[in-house]
Amino acid sequence: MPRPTLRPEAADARAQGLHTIGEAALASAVTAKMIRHYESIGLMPTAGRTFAGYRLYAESDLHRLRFIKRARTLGFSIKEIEQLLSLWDDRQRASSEVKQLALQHARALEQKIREMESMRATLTDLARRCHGDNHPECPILEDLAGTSRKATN
Amino acid sequence: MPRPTLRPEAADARAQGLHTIGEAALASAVTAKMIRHYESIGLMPTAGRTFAGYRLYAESDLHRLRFIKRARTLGFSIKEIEQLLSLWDDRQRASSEVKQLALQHARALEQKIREMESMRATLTDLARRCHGDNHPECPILEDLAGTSRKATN
DNA sequence: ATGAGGCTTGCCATGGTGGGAAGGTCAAGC
DNA sequence: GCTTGACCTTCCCACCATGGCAAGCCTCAT
Repeated sequence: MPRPTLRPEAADARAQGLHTIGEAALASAVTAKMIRHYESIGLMPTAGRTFAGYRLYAESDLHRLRFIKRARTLGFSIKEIEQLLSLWDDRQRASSEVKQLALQHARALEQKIREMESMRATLTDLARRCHGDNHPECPILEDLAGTSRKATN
Repeated sequence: MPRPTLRPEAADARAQGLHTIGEAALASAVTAKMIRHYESIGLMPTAGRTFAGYRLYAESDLHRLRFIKRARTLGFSIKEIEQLLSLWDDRQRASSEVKQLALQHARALEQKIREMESMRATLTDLARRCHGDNHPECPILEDLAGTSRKATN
């Protein structure tokens, strides 16, 4: 998403309601570092610059950053966010695609959750069966070593 | 954990019950790639070699690899596995430290699970409220964009 | 002796984020 | 006008765990 590189002076930029990267970071809860990163991978449009080379951000850019932040918080990957953003950019989009993406991601989360829940259950079970005193016998190490008779999963 | 570099001929190695990296990979379900990696980061001892430079593994190495594999499957990080292994190596270890590590990891998993569960709940709720038809209005995009009145979390 | 398949090292990639160095810029105070 | 400190720039490196590829040996069975 290329965009004409503006080169106003800093004072002009302020007058036009444009923001520096630091202000954009504060306003979006995305670090300046990550904003530059998102630009470099094409998730954010090429930012306009002042004569001195400072990046400039308009309100629409801040919206976009907040969108990204929220989606990351919900665990969407960058690739998924690309898709979500293109659907967002497309005013004529059909909501079915968005719903598709959301449900697909929810299913992936569910899968991960189940795996981790299984790990957690095994661990708490092993810990429960471990005295935790100064004696060396320990079902946890026995399980890891494969020397225990009854494995937990 | 350095170890004297053996340099037997291949035939001798077989006779001594030693295994190549490929065999070790099969026996432990750890890829040859990762076995080398674990050696490079000190998680596995420096492997003995044949004259030709092939790595050689004894049964005890296979045990160690299986231990690592099982611990990874349970979601322990490499650093945690280092600790578990040193406790395992220490025949005089107290089981309380192991239990400590296991419970700590279980708690970390629980935390992660809760986060992901929250994401999943938000997503399914948004998806439920999204028609998923050809109309453009979509609570999911509205949430991401921050334009919806009632946020879900 | 030839070929298949295993082994070696080394480099690159992933994803998302942080850290830091070296240098330019801006604004405020003196 | 000059200094100072806060901000900005680019570039490179690191994490963690894993996979892939390539070029070049080695071994073994035919």
